[in-house]
Amino acid sequence: MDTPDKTHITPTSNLSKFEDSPVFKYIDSLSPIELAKSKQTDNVFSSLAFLSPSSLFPSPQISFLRESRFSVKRHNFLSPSTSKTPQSGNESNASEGASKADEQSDLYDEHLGCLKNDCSSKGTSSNLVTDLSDLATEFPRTLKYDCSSPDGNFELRDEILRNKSLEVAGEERSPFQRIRDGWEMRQLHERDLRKICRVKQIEESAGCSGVAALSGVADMLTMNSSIIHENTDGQDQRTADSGTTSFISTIMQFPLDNANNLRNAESGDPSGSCKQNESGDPVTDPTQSILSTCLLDKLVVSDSGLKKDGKDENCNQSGNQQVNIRRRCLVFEKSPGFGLHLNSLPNITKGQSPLSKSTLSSMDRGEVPDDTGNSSETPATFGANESDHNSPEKKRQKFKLVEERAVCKRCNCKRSKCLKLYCDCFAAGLYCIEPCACQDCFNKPIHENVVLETRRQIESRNPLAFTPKVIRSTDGVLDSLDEINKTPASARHKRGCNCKRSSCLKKYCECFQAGVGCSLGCRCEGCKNSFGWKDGGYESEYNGDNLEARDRNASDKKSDIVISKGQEHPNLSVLSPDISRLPFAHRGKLAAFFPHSVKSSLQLCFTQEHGSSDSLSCQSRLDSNLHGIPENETP
DNA sequence: GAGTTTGAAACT
DNA sequence: CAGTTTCAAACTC
Repeated sequence: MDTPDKTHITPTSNLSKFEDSPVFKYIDSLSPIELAKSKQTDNVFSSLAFLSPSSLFPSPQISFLRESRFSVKRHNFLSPSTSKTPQSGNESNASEGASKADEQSDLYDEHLGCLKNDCSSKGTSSNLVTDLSDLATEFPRTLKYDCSSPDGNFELRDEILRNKSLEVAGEERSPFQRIRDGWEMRQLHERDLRKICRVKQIEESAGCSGVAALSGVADMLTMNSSIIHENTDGQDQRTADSGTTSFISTIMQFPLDNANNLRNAESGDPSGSCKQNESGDPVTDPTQSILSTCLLDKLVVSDSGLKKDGKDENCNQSGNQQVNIRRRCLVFEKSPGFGLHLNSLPNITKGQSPLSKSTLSSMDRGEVPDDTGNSSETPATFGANESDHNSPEKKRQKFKLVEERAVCKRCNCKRSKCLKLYCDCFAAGLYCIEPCACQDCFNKPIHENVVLETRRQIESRNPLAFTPKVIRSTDGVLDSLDEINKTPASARHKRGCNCKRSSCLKKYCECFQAGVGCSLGCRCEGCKNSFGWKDGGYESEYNGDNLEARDRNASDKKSDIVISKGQEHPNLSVLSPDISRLPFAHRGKLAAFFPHSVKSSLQLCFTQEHGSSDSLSCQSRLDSNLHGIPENETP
């Protein structure tokens, strides 16, 4: 009789019990907003897993910008899907989560912007770094971890990532958690370094076929690069930045100054240097040196293996110079638009990516541009080319060598000690290497402190001194400039040129050299830049064949349309391109890919056809632009 | 290859 | 900020 109805009471009593229980209180304390935040943030992080591998070798500055931009864009892209998540059932929560994630992204951007501009030198870094929560400092770290293991090889790392994602979303991290994180990351650090050593062993046993090892090493590189940041967490971020700089630069410079050590290391116990690392001391400098020692071999060998595409016999026969150049180029090739100033990119011809077939094939042949610009061939490959002295092939090779020289910047500084922006290497954030013909060069790892200090000084004068001179719309930075210049140009020189006598038709002009048109920011006189003019409606974006056009312009500038700045520019927008006249297969690509480029060409042709009736050159320009469109890429 | 020209960077 | 100098690359012969 008095027996209570369990079907009614139990839930109530249980509920009552649960309500009283700490677990329920904890669950109850978790508001949907918090959940949404976590979810949102998680999405942001997971989205970052699709970061391009090109970020493996980032310029310490550009990469930060890129990553931050990327994260924001990715986040925005994914936001709608998140808001549609049925579990949340609360769009406001989701949007709030999105907004909070936006705030996080903004924080991150701000933080990275500070790093990039080396705020410490301006006395603002401490404030900003202090003000930023762990969210801001851990976000980039986690980002790097995430993108460094796209295949999810590092379970522990992923676990930490998940934890961090949740923690970043809304929780302050306790000191204990920080300690635990430090321990975990140290474990990861050691684990990755062991993996590096294993890669080395595998590579040594397999000769030069390091292709398979490349991805692993690439993972290691990014991972350890991020570890450098981890190790400097809470310290002056400048240290982290310079550490990364040092790390990357050491990779580039290593063969020059440590070639003997490298050989010794390769012939000796491969794990010897890495074992030092396993002491686990997360101090930055030892990590850098060890990582540099461990990773460089992998990078170079793997890179060689990649390029050789099975031609293992060339691997150990390449001269030291060749190895040096490869290492130097490696950074460029793996980091298009990152380590290399964008104003150097136009020097890569024919729509090639920096990791161009041409470059690689040329290197496959063992060709190495020497100091005089001529090519040298390694003994291993010389015979293969011996019969190829016919002029077309020779010309092609010579052309490719020019490309390589363009990609692998070398300087010839005599008085600046390569410590000023006059020096292309220094300006690009790179150490000088053997092919440089500089004198009294201080831009070497052995003078790292001098280099970094000089760099800091220059950045204190001009925070953007080391950013790419040419900004493309995809960088995002251009957006603000667009507002200033009121021009739809897709790429633009950061500051604009100041040409007086070259009419912006020679490489003296930075805009012309970069293959971009002059904009309102330019102060040039008598501008005849064939890539565009200040009114911005006429600019054609660079592609490989535009380089030829550019080179033609340099020698045959009179054949091009010449509209100087002072002249009234024809309103080309009226002359809308007749896309239907294009080959059908090209139309979609046209509009999608190089809308500006093709449009410009069409506009140019249109005016030319009406003006000078040079339809042949017009067609070639069109074809040039069309050839520049990757076949396998769709927007 | 030497000399000149050019414009960015650095300096005042 | 403007003018000058320095510098190294681009260019010419």
